[in-house]
Amino acid sequence: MQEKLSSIDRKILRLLQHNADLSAAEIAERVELSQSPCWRRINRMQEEGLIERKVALLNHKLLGFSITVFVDIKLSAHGRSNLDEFEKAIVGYPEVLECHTMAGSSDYLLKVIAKDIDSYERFLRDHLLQRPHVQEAHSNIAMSEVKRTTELPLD
Amino acid sequence: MQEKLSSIDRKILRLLQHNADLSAAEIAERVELSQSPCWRRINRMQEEGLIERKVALLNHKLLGFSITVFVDIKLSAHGRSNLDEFEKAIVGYPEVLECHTMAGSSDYLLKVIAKDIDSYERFLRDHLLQRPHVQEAHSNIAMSEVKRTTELPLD
DNA sequence: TTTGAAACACGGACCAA
DNA sequence: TTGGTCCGTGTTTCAAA
Repeated sequence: MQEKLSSIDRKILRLLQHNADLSAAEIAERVELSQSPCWRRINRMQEEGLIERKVALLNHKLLGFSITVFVDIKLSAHGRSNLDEFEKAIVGYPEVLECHTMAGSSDYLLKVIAKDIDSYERFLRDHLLQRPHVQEAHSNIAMSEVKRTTELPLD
Repeated sequence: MQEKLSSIDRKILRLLQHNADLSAAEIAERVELSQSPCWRRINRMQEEGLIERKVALLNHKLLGFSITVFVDIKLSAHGRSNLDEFEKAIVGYPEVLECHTMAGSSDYLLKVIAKDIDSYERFLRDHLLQRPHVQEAHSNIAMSEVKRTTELPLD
């Protein structure tokens, strides 16, 4: 699974995951390479899937999303033999930004974003808790954000 | 805090948060606008901070990050009167991708990424638990990812 | 690795509704 | 104020040396 990355490739990735607006030329300069070979490396890493995509990150607050909720979900024994149905539904909810399967007491951890507590509760009551086999759902409400990044630590 | 967004602006944001490689011209086409006015809107939204930045998202697995850990942290009463010191340290750790202050029993929820359990435990023991005033730290290990997106639901 | 040419994107000036 | 057209400049992409 792990790739052997040259130190130049790592530098390129570090730059791009911080600012995807950098042109191939700017990156080339910073990694002390010339334009074309640098461009080829970026391209290769995109084709290999190392670079999954480039996206714009939006400001939660300015768009009115004031809370993030981490929800621990436990399924009934029966539900656990039929995870696909639950997972498909989860992937389809745009308010669910992340869903992880967990080792330990919960089955899933969801990260859900909402405009306010009321709209979160509506989502919980009308959608999440309506899924069959959901036995427990504990909502942990995040009030403020100390840090948020998508940058992986590339040593 | 909330902005009044036109439906065109929302469309543009929806496109850009899905794929930041789209040129102003391509976006213009999709939102039925011509190039310049579309470009101006994008620019405006960047200046307003609605669009925070553009980044490349990298593939965790291919880079060898096999686990994500959600850590609940409780500080001692004394530590709670001095949160800044803790938060500054947290922001400086590249393996901590997110840190939220929580309503409820924990003080912080951290999302930490690591190559394997061993390297996570080293980080926990040698860094996190070394911070003064950390009273409890519960690690919840995520095993697989059902969903991960940075796209906000813009209705 | 460098050069260069064709295609394309950016961002300004300016006009119309 | 918001949209549209035109166009010079710079950037990207990719082939050929």
